[in-house]
Amino acid sequence: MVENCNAPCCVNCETRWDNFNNLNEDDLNYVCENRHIAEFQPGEIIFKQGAPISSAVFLTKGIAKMYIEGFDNKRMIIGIAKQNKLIAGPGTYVDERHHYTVSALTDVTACFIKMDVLKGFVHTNGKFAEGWLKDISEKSLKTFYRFLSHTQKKMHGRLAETILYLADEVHGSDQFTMLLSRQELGELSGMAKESVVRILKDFNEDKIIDDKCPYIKILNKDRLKMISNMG
Amino acid sequence: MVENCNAPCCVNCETRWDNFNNLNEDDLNYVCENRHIAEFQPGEIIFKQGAPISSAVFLTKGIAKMYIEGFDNKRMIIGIAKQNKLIAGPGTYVDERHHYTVSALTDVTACFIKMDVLKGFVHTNGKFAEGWLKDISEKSLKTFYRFLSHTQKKMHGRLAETILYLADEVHGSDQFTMLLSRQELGELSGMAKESVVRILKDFNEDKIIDDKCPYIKILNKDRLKMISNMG
DNA sequence: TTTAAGCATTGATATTTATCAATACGCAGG
DNA sequence: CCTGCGTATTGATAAATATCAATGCTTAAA
Repeated sequence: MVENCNAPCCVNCETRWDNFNNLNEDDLNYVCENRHIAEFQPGEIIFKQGAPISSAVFLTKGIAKMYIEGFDNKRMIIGIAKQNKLIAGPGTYVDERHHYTVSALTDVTACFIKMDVLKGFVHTNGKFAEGWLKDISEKSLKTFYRFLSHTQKKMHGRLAETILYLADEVHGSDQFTMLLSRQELGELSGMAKESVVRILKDFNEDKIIDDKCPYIKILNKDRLKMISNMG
Repeated sequence: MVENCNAPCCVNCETRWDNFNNLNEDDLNYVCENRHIAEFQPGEIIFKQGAPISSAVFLTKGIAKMYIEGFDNKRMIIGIAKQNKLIAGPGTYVDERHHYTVSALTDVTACFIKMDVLKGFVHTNGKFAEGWLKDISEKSLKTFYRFLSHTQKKMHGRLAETILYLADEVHGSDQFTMLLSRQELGELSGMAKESVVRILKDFNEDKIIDDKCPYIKILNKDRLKMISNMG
């Protein structure tokens, strides 16, 4: 982890949290003063499940995986963190503990902002409070639907969904470098790593994707969507 | 559904939302004026997935099931609604639509409060906003852990967890009338109804529970907890 | 260049879980 | 008291999925 104190101010930040649009320039400068920036290398832990939440975390560069360490040392990856999003999770207003671990998948620059500062705005700025409610609600809904799909879809559907998630929500492209191992893909889609391998092979043979080691390309997105929807 | 306009005011309501403690008497009277009370019989739908959210809903009497209607007409029961809790879900600040259906399990009295009224308090009352954030966060966390257990636990663990949930969180007693059918227990714990039957039989034979048709009694709670924890 | 470590792949097998079909049970209406 | 209907139960079977073991592949350190 490397400190870096020469980052531009939040006022003009391109990668800041959407909800910061509800703050004025003075507010943003105040945020800036209570901020702390650090860099991480792939594999490094940004924060750890169970640790107290002192700061809100935002990524300004790179992506990270968020995972719960569950029973039996099994992990469940709940999503990929990226810029413009608050990464601090639902513990903030419950027990002030992180409920999942976040670790860098690429080189990551992360911005830590004292949680007390953000909590303060909730008291004085209704729009900001509303924005935060909206933020949590959206995440909650997403968790919901991932839950539903895990409960009701079979493996092919879940993996198709995961590939679409990576393409659409994480990389914004149908062709990207796969940063997750088979093990991690399994943790994200709820199956054993061997199952991931076999299903990717199926998708390859059916020319739905082209999976050449570190690169993956979606060849037949409609088909992939159909598989995802039908389970 | 039966209307009932002679209910006591929110100011002294015993079953009101915890977050109403952050409102003063004037606020509460205002809430009261924008309220609407109705009664439901078992099986009746209180609100429906996909319908627009115009009001926040609270139960003042009885319990109800909240379920998502998913792929293939399969249902996932996400929890049992009861008093003191906001039942309106995460759609409020996202798309103003209900994302699940709620239907009465017992005779239910429900209180509908115009959502605009509550949203208004968020702008003017920081404590109230914070309370709402806390409310959503808690629910979100619960969904999280249910998700985790569905992904990682096997059927016995999931059903044990469900029985503990019903005892501790819904009925507040280790002995209660089972209001859910085997089908519904399956929808709540993510398995086929036949599997519910078989596992309940196992638990009965092992003297962990005593399941006499409409009544159920936990005989060995430690054991049940262990099964729930170990998966 | 060799070696070791970790990840990916594959096949065989075991486990878990759902589905199907048949029957039993309980209860409301005639 | 019978009848029908929905739910519960049970057993047999099939499908889905995990686990285990062996092997190959890639890469980084010695």
